[in-house]
Amino acid sequence: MPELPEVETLRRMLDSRVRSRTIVAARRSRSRLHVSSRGGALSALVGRRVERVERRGKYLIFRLDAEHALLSHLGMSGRWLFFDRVPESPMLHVQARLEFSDGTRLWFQDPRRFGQLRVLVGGALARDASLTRLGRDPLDPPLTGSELAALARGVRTSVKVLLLDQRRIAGIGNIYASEILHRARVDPRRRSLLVTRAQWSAVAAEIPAVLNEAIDSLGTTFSMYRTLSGEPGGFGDRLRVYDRAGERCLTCGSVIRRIVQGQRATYYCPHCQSRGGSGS
DNA sequence: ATCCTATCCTGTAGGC
DNA sequence: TGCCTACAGGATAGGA
Repeated sequence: MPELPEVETLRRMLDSRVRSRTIVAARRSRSRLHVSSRGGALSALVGRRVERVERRGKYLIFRLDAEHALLSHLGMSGRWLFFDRVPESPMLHVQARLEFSDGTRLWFQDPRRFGQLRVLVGGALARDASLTRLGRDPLDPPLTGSELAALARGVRTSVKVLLLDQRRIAGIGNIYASEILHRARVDPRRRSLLVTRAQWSAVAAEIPAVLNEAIDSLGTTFSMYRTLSGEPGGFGDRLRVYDRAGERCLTCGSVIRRIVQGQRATYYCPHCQSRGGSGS
């Protein structure tokens, strides 16, 4: 579900909601959260104050004090939800519950349990393999064409698969990869080795453009994603190709295609995103 | 090293 | 209506 814009939206809302709040209770509600066992017990959070909430790629980091942090990844279906009091109707798939000293609550819900939640103590945050593996954030500072070309050097996979590689650029997921390539008019099947300098520049320019536009809309709600307050994101209306197979391209009227690359769906316009097409 | 595949899990949409 | 299958925004281990 969540890519950089959704995670950044959550980060901003979480930061304004829970910064400076002190955790008085922290419990896992389910023993088997994916990859969760690598971290310490949630009870280590009790009595600590949230200093700020950060993001790296698609990961959220709740900074507590110099020694303690809570690392969270939403996987495909994770949500953070904030409540002034315990909700009246029971909720399914709540994996963890935090309570603050003023009675407010922060719950982590994750039906598919691909999400991650772990408490990192001491140097564990700096050493965490899933964070050290990450490539650079495409927004800060905005990625440039020459940088992207350098990142792609020696890569033999398609440009779509490259954009999803978190070790090179951290934060782009399946929806925005298709959207970025459509706006840049680059064929997603194109081998990275064969992408021209001008095309890398076009892709690099669209990456921050699309991601920032999506952040402004509070992300894309395809089905599961919700903001901290439970609202859907607004970028779904702005999608030009994702999940639009069989529909018309808004630019040229051609029929949008769906293909599979690396076991994931890719959507593209065969006319706008072809070498000789109206693209570059 | 790099690439590719299978896998983790539940919910939902669509065909029959 | 119900049953069945395919698919879903992700990361990662392990084999080639």
